[in-house]
Amino acid sequence: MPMEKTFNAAEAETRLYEAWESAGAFKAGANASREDTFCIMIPPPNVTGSLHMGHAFNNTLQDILVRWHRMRGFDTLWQPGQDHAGIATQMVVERELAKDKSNQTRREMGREAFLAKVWEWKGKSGDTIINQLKRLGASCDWSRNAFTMSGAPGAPAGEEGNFHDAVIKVFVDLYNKGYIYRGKRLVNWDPHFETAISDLEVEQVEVQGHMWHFKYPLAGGQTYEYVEKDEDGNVTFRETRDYISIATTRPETMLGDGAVAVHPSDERYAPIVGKLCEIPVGPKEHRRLIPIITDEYPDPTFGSGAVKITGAHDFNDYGVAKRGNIPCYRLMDTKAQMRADGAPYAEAAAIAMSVAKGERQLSEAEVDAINLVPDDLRGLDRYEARRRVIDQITSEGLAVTLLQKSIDKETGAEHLERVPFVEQNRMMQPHGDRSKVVIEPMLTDQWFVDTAKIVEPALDAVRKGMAAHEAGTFDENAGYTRILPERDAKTYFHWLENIEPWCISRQLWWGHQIPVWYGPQPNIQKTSLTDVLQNGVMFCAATERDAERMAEEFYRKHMPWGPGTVTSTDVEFLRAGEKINGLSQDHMLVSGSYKETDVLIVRDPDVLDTWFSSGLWPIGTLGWPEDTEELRKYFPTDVLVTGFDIIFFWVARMMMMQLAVVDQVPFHTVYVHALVRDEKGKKMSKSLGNVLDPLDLIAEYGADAVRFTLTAMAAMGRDLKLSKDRIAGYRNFTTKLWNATRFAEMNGALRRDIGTAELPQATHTVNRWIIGEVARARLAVDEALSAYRFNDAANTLYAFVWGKVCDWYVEFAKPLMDGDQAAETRATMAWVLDQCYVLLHPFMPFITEELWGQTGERAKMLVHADWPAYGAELIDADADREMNWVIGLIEEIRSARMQMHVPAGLKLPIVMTAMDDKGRAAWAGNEPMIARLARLDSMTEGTAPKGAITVAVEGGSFAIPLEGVIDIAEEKARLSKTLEKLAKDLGGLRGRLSNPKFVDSAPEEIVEETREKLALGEEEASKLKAALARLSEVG
RNA sequence: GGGCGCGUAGCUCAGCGGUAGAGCACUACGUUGACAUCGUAGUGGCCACAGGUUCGAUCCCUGUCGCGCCCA
Repeated sequence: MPMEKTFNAAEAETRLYEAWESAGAFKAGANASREDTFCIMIPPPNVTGSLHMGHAFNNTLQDILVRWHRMRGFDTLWQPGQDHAGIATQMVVERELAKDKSNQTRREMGREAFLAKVWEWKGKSGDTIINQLKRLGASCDWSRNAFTMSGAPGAPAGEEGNFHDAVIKVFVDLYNKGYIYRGKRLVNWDPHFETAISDLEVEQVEVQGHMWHFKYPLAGGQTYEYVEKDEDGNVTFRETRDYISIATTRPETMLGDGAVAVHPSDERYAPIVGKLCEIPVGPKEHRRLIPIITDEYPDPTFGSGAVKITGAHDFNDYGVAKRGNIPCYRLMDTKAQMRADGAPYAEAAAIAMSVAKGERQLSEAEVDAINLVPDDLRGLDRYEARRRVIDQITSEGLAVTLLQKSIDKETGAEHLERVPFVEQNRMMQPHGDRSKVVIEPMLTDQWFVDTAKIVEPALDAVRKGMAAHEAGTFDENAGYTRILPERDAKTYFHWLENIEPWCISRQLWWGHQIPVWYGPQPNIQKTSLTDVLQNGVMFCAATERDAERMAEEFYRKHMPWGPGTVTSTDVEFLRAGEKINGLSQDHMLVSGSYKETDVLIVRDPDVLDTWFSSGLWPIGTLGWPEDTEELRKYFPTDVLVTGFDIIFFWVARMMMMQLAVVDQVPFHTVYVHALVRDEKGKKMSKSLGNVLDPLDLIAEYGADAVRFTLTAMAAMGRDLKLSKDRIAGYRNFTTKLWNATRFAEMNGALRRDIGTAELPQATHTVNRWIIGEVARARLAVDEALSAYRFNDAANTLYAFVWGKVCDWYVEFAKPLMDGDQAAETRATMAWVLDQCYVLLHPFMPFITEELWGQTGERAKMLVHADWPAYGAELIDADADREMNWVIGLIEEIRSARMQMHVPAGLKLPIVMTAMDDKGRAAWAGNEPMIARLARLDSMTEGTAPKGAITVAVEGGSFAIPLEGVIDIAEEKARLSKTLEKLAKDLGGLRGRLSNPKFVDSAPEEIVEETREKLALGEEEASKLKAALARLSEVG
């Protein structure tokens, strides 16, 4: 059955992928023929994800490396899997719930039921991206598909992996080593999801902001001389003031101010440092006083130079507050609404007053319990509160004002009025990367990894890896890691050298719940759930049972009470009003005096940051903490292929965590690729509407074309701008290969016609030449891939298949299809095409597998075919030289004909006017090909007839009689132009050679090469000159 | 403000010490025994600018000017 006219990608891709899978072609170790292993961990896509261009790019590169190694007989594993993506997934499922008829919220249904919903959703929709990766051709071992939540409590059948065990074990180990701690810190709080997020999950967005200026009156109506001076110390402004002026972008946080700070060198405020001033908002009778302090943070040249310090709602202020022992009053709840809890304002303000006056010291927890939001603002949204605060201050006359001209609308009269001074300026505002809402710095209890303690090995490993890479002594098994391109190593160093503690707790339900239980402090009569969660004794253990045992031991030691037992429970349960052993939320335990009473410990309700678990991806997917065969075999893995945007999120953390946990680097090489942008260079985004969906492109052009485009454009470290034109171009390339195969089919030159896959013993130059070209391509591809130069590999193959095989070899072969060399040529062509399929397979797996299958009976599918080992020994220098001469001659004649407007169909005679032996031999061996491709009908030897055009080649020249056809002026122009160009080149060459310094200093071979070039050029020039001279005689 | 890059043909980009390449676009011609998703030929570049190192610089160094990205 003859081949179809074109490749039907849509039909073949599904069929071929199924064939690979059902043959187990991608299984770990499939096609292994040697000891060496090769392992890549897929960067786990979010379980909520669907394939975007970045995934397509990332996974194409991985697939190329994997298929290439598999064909070379490595014991190969491409480990796939997905990330449970805490926030993203919880968001998706909550959205589903909102659509649901029952209309139950997450909180209404409760934690357990909600988690069951998430798992249900995962079971339904979690495979989306896997199926999309299959369409791309990704050759992952899907039988090993991993999930970062596998094995977690509540996981349904089919999710029994042990990733959860790994995560919990690591948490417990790091906790015990003192690398994980809990503390009340200012964190980035996402009011939409009501959770803390890490610095990396915050996006700074520039927005139009406002800066208000307010007066904080001095306590007791005191006054001071406010003096401004210029650079030379001359007084430029002086007035008596009874206030200090403050600029702020967030008036609503004034309610939580703990101090006003000025720079120690700021003379303007020196007279009032140490005094108290009044926050100009809130009920008059309870206005709070706060101290004026000095700190290095305020910039005397910015605003008024005085800064209000709200430690609980600003990162800079928090630092000042810590240094100055200023209390941090939290003003907002988890939704970023003004707090409505706690004692009435009057009571809270009184306590704060006594603190400001130095009469009282409060513990952190006591400070946190104080709600300083005035009663009329409680429960308001932060922005509503801001409006009211501004109104209140302004109406009281405490806003700094400016004189402004205004025009009365009715009378048209101009008059001056005082308006509040509000500056408009662009400012950076933090937003949640998922929720897109403004982040609120919030003082809360969170868990942190003390990254400073584990960062050093991660830095060291890459320092060593980069040093070895640069020195050319890189060894994949030396226990270090290199990052390519080098630039990204710099980014990595820069971030790790300035690393901040990593906040790993999230106030979500979907995730690995923190394995810490809190029990009451001993020797307290009665306590509450809130108090236990904040101040309780911590028991960190891998299981509930272990935690109970630890607690039992602890309480027995600190408070021997006899028969009582420890029972663990969870926060939800207690909050729902349930009791265990008679103990409830408000009466959780009991001290030693209640000998018969049992103790309740309660588990931390928070879960871990998703990246904490994906940080363990390399070992977790291989079965750690169990000592599995795969772990021993494939770990450390080989290459990580990833985007630059997750160097911090993921790469750095994997490095730190693997080194901290198993004391080994997770991979020896990190290949960092750039971003796929649209054709204008814009980031693809849904809001811009410039997203190219890889699945649409695959449907339109085929997966091979999409893959090849991405690969060809993957110059290391540079963003790629994707356009459909480019993809269409590479789709055409697949068609080209298809049609070359069809030509071979029509001429009985397929593998199935030849009956062997052996390299033929070729005698004809054309065949020896193309065999050498195949070898050259194989060497170049291997070299490029070894250096992760994917674009070089792709472009080499493109140029080889199209530019050498299709453009020349197929054409040369046509006249050889009958005659003495027919059999040899058919065998060579079959072999060459086979090599094309093999070499292209990692890049374009579908069409090559299809052609492989259609062109012959094969022992193995192409996916498992042997990658060739031949090399320079197949390159025949003589054949090379001869064919390049032939190609050059054909091109010269074609060019000349075209410029002389010779009709394409017209066959011309040719006269050899001079030729050396090599030239004669080349002509003799290839005359039919030359005649065919240059459209010649006969060759004679002799002198150039009148009215002929001249074609000069190495070793001689030809004349093509064109009497009557030729336009002499035009031929003169053509020759002159060629000569001119040549003369320019020769001038340069002579210039260099006549420079004694060049001859002395330049390497011998360069000098020699220059001489040769000059000699050849001069010879050609003399022929051209002769031809010109002849034309002049005629014309 | 700090860090990392990039300015090469109309466009998108390779190249990175030996005198400039690809794809697309464009122009002309073309049913030559696979391919019009094609073929043949051609047009098009002071390799951002200015210095320096070198026998020689698009490539290395310094500065200037434009443009990105990341972190404050």
